[in-house]
Amino acid sequence: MSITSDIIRGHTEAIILAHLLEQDSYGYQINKDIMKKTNNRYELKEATLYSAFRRLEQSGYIRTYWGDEAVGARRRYYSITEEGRKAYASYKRDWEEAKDTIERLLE
Amino acid sequence: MSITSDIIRGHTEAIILAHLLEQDSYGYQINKDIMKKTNNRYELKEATLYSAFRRLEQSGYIRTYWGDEAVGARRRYYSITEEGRKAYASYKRDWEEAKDTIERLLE
DNA sequence: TTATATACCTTGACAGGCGAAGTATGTTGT
DNA sequence: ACAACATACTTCGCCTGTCAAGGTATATAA
Repeated sequence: MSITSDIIRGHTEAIILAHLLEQDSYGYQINKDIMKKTNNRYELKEATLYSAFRRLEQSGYIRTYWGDEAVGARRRYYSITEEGRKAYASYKRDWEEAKDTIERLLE
Repeated sequence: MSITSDIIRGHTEAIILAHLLEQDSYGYQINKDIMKKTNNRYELKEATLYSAFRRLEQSGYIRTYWGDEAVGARRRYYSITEEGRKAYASYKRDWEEAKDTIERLLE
């Protein structure tokens, strides 16, 4: 894990939405996927993840439902809403612009 | 101004150090330069700027001295230290890595 | 039966960004 | 002459996202 909290700040929601664009998923799985995708260079902390879920749900960007696992621990699944897709697109644009800006300022 | 506080968070110090690599400068000027460099898309807020100066000074990354203006308001100049140059290089590497990571996660 | 993996949740502290307000000097417009 | 604005620095206190620490519950492997 090398990416700092301050750099990741503000990207958590976009990262989660990006994941849910592919398919519905649940907290634990999303976390694993992120670690795998980044070769363990970044791990979303659980508290951070769940507080982001709350915000996303409150904003109407995701919906939630309980999985019907016959065995194992219960899973709370999340799915992205139409509003969520729009929000993702917006976050993505913000990122592209911010990236260019930061790039220019750090040179 | 479109870049959000949360996205910029963690980059303020690196941005300031990048500026001071070119030449000694003072708060007001640095702020103007940043706005110009980004075509007014980003403005460091004064309170943010000055609190970053405090941190940078405490870390030994910058040194400060008063300008000897015959006219006009006094100016507090800042210059980057050797430690500061190292810190800048480190921030830069962090950014490159974080950029790739975020890029991968947002796709 | 102990440990480990899966899976979710809450609380409180912390730190950086920033709105708002204040101080002081110099210039420009009417 | 006086207001308005630009230059220039500073402090206070709030807000918000991250995270350490702790907790709950189920299933499986040693």
